[in-house]
Amino acid sequence: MVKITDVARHAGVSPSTVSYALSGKRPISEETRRRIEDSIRELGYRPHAGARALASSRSNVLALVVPLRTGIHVPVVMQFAVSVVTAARRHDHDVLLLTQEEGEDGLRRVADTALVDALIVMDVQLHDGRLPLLRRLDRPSVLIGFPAEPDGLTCIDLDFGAAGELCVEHLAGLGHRVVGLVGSPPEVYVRETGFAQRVVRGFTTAADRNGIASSVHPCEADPAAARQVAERLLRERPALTGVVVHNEPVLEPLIDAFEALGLRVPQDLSVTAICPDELAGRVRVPVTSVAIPAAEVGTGAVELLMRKLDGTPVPRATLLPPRLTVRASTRPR
Amino acid sequence: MVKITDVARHAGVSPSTVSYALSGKRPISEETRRRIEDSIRELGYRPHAGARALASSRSNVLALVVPLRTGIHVPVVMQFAVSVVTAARRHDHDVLLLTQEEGEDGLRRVADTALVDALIVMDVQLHDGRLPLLRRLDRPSVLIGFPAEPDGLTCIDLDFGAAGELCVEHLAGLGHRVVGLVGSPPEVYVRETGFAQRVVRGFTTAADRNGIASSVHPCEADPAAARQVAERLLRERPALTGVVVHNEPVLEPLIDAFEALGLRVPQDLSVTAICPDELAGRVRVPVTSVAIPAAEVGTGAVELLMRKLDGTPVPRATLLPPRLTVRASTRPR
DNA sequence: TTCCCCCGTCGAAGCGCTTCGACGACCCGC
DNA sequence: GCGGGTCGTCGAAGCGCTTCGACGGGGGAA
Repeated sequence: MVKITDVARHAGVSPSTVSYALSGKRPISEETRRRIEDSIRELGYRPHAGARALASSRSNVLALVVPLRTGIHVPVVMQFAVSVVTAARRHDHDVLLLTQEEGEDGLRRVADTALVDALIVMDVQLHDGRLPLLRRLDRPSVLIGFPAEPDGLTCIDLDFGAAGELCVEHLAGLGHRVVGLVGSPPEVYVRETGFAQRVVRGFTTAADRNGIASSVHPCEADPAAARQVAERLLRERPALTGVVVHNEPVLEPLIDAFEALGLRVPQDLSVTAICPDELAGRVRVPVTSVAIPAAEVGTGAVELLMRKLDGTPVPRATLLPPRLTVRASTRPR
Repeated sequence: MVKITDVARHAGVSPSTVSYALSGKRPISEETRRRIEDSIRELGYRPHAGARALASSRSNVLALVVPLRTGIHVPVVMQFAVSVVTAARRHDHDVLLLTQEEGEDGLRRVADTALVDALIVMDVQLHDGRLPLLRRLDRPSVLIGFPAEPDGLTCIDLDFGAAGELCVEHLAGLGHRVVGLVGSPPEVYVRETGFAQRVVRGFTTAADRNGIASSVHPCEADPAAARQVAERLLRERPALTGVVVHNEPVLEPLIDAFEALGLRVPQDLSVTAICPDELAGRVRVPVTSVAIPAAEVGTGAVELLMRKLDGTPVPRATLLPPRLTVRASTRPR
């Protein structure tokens, strides 16, 4: 293994000079820097991560806690993860993958052993057991999602409340007066997952504001459940002309179910969804949707963390504004 | 931060004794060990990962390279990742997440900086550019998937060839004489992804062996493509009564397409798939399938790596035998 | 010309842990 | 009762890097 002293000798300087040339923390003359860079290249030098971490008390690794639970859409999780890794690399950091299963112990472990410099936690619940720990930890963290009490924490997410509102406003603007929300599986609400509840609140608020009749229906993530919900919705609200879907796996089955019940989309029924653009575009009837900007959220989380790591103050809350893309599934009533 | 010298002082022993008590690399008396453990608990001691890595030249971190490419099924990737993390934790290791995007440089970086002790590489191509590097690296690695030239490497995967055969044998056993394979998107074959080609080979071999007429059809991962493939299959092989599907996203659309063309499953057409059990079970017509044992593969990869890390020899190739579960989508002709 | 300061570099200390060799104490067999 | 082993513990040396203080030399201001 080639080490910093080898490089120093080869370049005819001291190890500290090599270190400063690498980190830029002290000025180094153009000429010396070039000699050092040449030596590094020639010898194939790579600083030892452990030694670096020990000496600098910075590991240049971020922890990412991903959820495993049912009721969350796996591809979206993956998009988050990939964007976090990519963004972290741009800041010369790596990403350690933790599963929620490890829980608080996992967070404490990687933080206390100085394995990571900072943490990103996904799928935060309204009353998440990890919050006190995260507040107490001496390492910065960013939550993807909003708990009930975000004081002392840094959070980022799509503004799901506004997303729910935006869907309703779109339908209201098209003249629809009776709308339904097909939501996530019941357990997601039971767990008090913030984003799901926020959609409901936004949906209801906007419906009330527009004098629109509305109802909310959690739905399991399978086609049979979709059919049931569709039937029930029509039974309870025969005048229904608009639906907001916040449940990726049932989006297509639900449209199928409505068509099977004689409601064509969009002629008889307008459908909007809150889901990844990619999904909305590949449904049989491309769906007007509010995108879940997984990549932006992931990147944003990393940026926030980096600023916290170098002491810059950051906003407590970052709510990404929803963006609605009109596709083929909605039309005026 | 509480360090090993603090623990040593508190327990009235030397730091090395604490270290040996922790690692078990030298015998420590019952009584001393207990005092040390008490001190550790009382002081909340956590060894510093960097220091440990530096002194022991073991970071206790594994790298996991996940694919990003199109044509691979994201939930399966996630299952791999989670099972790798879980298995790694059982061996007191953590997992660093790398994206394929970083390519060889990423592998080299984490290996050369001693950030990780070993590597797991997913989605290996038949002629993967990373192979020479992996052979040369001084850190052990395990591939998930089989390249054309696996010499000097350790590989593990489902035996996709046997899986393809098994599907055909099942159909043959039910009396089917004309079968088709609906495969992965064309780009997957163009990339020469081993597992996809192996399925084709197994499928063809078994069909020939049984004197069955067969044809192979790559298929894009969207419903429209599924419909086209279904039509084409029926046009070219009007006598078709069996289909093997190796393409998760089109499994359900394909069945829909066949039914729309007047072929009921399983009355007129038997369908088998190679896909996660979870998917096979939740299709409208539960599909007879060979499972993709993502969790076993992930766990197996970690076990192999652990054995390599402590110098135990391991088999070059680990092929997990396919297991077929009969569900509602196949019946005798 | 003198003084001061800054630029560029060096040496040494130390980050917190593991590991090697050494060393008493104790037990066994003869 | 003595040599040889083993068991349990200690001290010290390092692992490879960063960082702090120091210092020589050169340029600018006075």
